[in-house]
Amino acid sequence: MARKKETITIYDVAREAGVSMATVSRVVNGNPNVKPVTRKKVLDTIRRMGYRPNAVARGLASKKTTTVGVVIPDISNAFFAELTRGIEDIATMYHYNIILCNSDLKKEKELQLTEALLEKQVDGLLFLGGEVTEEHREVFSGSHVPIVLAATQDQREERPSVITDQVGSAQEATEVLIREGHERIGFLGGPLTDPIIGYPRYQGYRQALEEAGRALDESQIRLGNYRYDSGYELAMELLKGDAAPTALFGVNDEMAVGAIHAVQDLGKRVPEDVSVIGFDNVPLATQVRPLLSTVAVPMYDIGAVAMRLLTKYMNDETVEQNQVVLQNQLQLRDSTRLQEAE
Amino acid sequence: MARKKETITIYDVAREAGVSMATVSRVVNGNPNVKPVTRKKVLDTIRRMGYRPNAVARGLASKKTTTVGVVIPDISNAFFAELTRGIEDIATMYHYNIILCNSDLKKEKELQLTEALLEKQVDGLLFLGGEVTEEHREVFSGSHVPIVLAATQDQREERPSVITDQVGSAQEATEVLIREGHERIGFLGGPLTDPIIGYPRYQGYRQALEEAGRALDESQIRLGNYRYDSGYELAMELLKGDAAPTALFGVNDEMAVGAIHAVQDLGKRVPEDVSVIGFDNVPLATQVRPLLSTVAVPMYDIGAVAMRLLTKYMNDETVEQNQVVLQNQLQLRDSTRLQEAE
DNA sequence: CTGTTAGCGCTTTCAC
DNA sequence: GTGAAAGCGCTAACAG
Repeated sequence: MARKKETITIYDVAREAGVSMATVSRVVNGNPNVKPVTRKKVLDTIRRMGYRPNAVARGLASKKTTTVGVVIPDISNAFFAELTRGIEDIATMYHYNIILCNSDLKKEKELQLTEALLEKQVDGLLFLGGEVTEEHREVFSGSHVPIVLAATQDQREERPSVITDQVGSAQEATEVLIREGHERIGFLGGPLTDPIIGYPRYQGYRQALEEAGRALDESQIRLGNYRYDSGYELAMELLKGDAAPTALFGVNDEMAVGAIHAVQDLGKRVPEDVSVIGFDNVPLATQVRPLLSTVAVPMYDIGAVAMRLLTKYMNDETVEQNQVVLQNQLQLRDSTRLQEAE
Repeated sequence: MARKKETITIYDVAREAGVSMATVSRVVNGNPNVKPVTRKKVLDTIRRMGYRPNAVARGLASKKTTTVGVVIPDISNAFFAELTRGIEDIATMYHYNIILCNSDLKKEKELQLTEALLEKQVDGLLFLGGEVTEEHREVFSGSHVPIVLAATQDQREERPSVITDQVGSAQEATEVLIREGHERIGFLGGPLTDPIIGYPRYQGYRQALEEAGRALDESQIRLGNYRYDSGYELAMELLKGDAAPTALFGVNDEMAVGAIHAVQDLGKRVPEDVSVIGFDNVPLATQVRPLLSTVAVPMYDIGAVAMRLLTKYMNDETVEQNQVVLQNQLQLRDSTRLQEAE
């Protein structure tokens, strides 16, 4: 049985087994250059002594920690939780562990966390969700470990990243509403200062109207914080106004579902009276009545692909494509009248 | 500016600043025994050279990694995501980072992950959600780092843990339904072999009926997998049966909301025709119509308190109470007719 | 196939 | 207040 008092080291095992440290190290690391008999002997004493290799020492000596850092806005957000699952699954597959840090999208926190992660000698870093500023670039470039961006990108395009086409998908979503023939299409958005979600999705909405030859009606636009309550209240405002919209585009599902309930609480029906479409396709989208039409974002895949990409960099594999764009998929369900995409 | 080619070490800084490694180490660690002038000089060259302390080397020398391991069933599950947020916030507050691992509640994975985390020399470990078996105890005891359980406990009660009273709360929830005067109260549960959620919540249901002098009607019991779809389908089954229940207790909110929709899809109303109560109080509970009555579990707090408890152990503080029980709170909303607790 | 020997970069006595 | 030196536990040449 394992004694716990003083930690037992590779040296102890070597002595006990009557071999050198190097040999023990070899069997621990699966190096084939060890005679089977020796290997067995070592393995036995390892088990007998309850030896547990010290990964920190190993990390110092080998300059590899088999750990990657993940900077994420907020793990309690369904979108990022799912994305993180994708990251972790692939990380596990390649025998990496992940150090998870919530940034709340605060620049200072992002920088400080990145710095801390780099100090911990992570073999790679996944940076999610925030805007990449000049300061970020500085911190990033102060390190030689590979860094890949997920669900965000450097506007100056010099970092590997995996993203989806937000503008295009937001435009498609809006087009569905336009094709349904609505006069007034309300927009429930996020801060326009948010270059990752808020702005691009707004841009898609605008572009759709524009291409349809419609004027942008400022009074149909409401900006919130991506949360259910915000969607509910903003939709209420719009719906109670003089020129109530008959269709609503929520830039994420939470806001869209809030909008559905606002419509319903006003005694109207979705989609008969008001059509609603969302974005993301989080579980909530199919846990509401009517089922929410939305843009399905491959959250899990974004995480998985980003992590996979990172492993390639960490292994110095050649990567053919460092900026991968995953496809979103329009998912028309019951909160819109149109049931099929063009 | 920081050059990135060869890593710059504490030794380089010392040489450049014309002091010894020890001094640099002191200023980096905020040791007060350094003359202000010297400190400034060192700080300057650190900044100038772009020196970044190597936490791995530090960890090896000091035997502290300021990192804690977290073994969790599934981060993409809203319950655990929120709990993890509590953990991470407190960890950050105490300057720890967390290594996050998903176990999917698989014993083998739990053991293997715990082992890996221990090898990485985490200063402490948070173990969430799974059953603690003899094998777990063995792995746990093979280490001297503090381990605290969150949202689970060792039946043999020898580990620090933070939990809530599941049986009692499940009983309370069921009692609400009983007080509403329902003849048949359906139960939508999880596997009874799950000692953490499935069984205790079932036990609470049973106990409530028992204390009310009611016989347990097996035909009103359906076991699923905690998911929305499972709740929906199982409720459908029950509702379409000969002896359709007029009240449903879902052991978690997802199942309960699934049940609400089953009722609605059958053309009936909640709570007029069928009352529904859930458990957990995840965001979904307030993102559905009618608002779901449920048992509010302090998810964030469970994580936060567990992490706080762990820090105490890591700092060798004396802890007065190592088994903390947090309170759940009955949250009656619109899916039940009763609007106030006893 | 196996052992020897340097470090990896930092903390930590122990002197001065 | 500061420096010298001995490790922390392991990997990685390099011999043999």
